[in-house]
Amino acid sequence: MSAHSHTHSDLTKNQSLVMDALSSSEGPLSAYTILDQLRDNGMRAPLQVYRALDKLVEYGLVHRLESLNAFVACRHPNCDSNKTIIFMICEACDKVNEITDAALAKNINKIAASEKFALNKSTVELRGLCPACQTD
Amino acid sequence: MSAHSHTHSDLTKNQSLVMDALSSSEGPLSAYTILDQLRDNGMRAPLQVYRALDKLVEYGLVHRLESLNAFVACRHPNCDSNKTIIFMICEACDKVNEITDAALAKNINKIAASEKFALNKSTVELRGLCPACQTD
DNA sequence: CGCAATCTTGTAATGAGATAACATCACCTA
DNA sequence: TAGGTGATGTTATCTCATTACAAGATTGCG
Repeated sequence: MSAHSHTHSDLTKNQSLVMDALSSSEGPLSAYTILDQLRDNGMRAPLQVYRALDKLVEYGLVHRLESLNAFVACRHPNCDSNKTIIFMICEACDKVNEITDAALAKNINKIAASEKFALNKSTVELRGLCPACQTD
Repeated sequence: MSAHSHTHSDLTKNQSLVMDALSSSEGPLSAYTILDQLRDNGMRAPLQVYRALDKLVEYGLVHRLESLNAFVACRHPNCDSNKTIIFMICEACDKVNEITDAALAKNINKIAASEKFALNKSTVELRGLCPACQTD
């Protein structure tokens, strides 16, 4: 099943609220930031947000950034959550660029295979400065 | 300066305690687990552990695993903390294998360059099953 | 229909990870 | 010996995440 087979209409109310919050954000948001933004929409407890996030991540609509303890809406055109995704996180403006790279994915699979490691999930997060923030 | 230019004798008391705890552990430890293990040695507050960990990471003796919020002693023979390190984390036994791969490092640098991203630090963490745990 | 099974939701409380702020101590050096 | 620097100790607080339990909603089937 493709990750994006879930359309917006499939989502529950809370899932839609969280999805919208992430989609309209410039950068990653923490669960508690999302909660604060959605207080007026009936969100009251962290767990409501975390439950929605869990599902959205499962559907491949949202990614979790391990190094930030935060979440971003998937912006990759043909995102397949099974692929290795590379996140480039700007340490100045906090924006995140999300890309895939066939060579790198292949490389990671090769490394795992050579170590006889049964790969389940890859996390690749790069920290640095995005083009816009290097001009300072 | 090479990451491992800091020998054990350079370390302060707290740093040594934390280093020993990590070195003698089979897998990664959280800061609070380390704290609990060292209560009898005078460690009383999280900050004492975090301060030691900060220095040990800075010296390249310890790595932080972003996806686990935990820390491991560096076991790579000629570890240079500037290199891209690949962590393979077993989801069954929690042991961590730490390797470097020149091709992958090159690949990541190439990707960053092609996106005009000024790379500062790379996090590559693979989740799955180690060889020993696949026999189940 | 009516009831049970199951899934989603709401709420409160708590666990786990990390840091801020401030006081103190040890050591080096001019 | 006075003063600077870095390491320590302590308390409180902040952020991130989950457990436990109650209450609705929905589906399936007699």
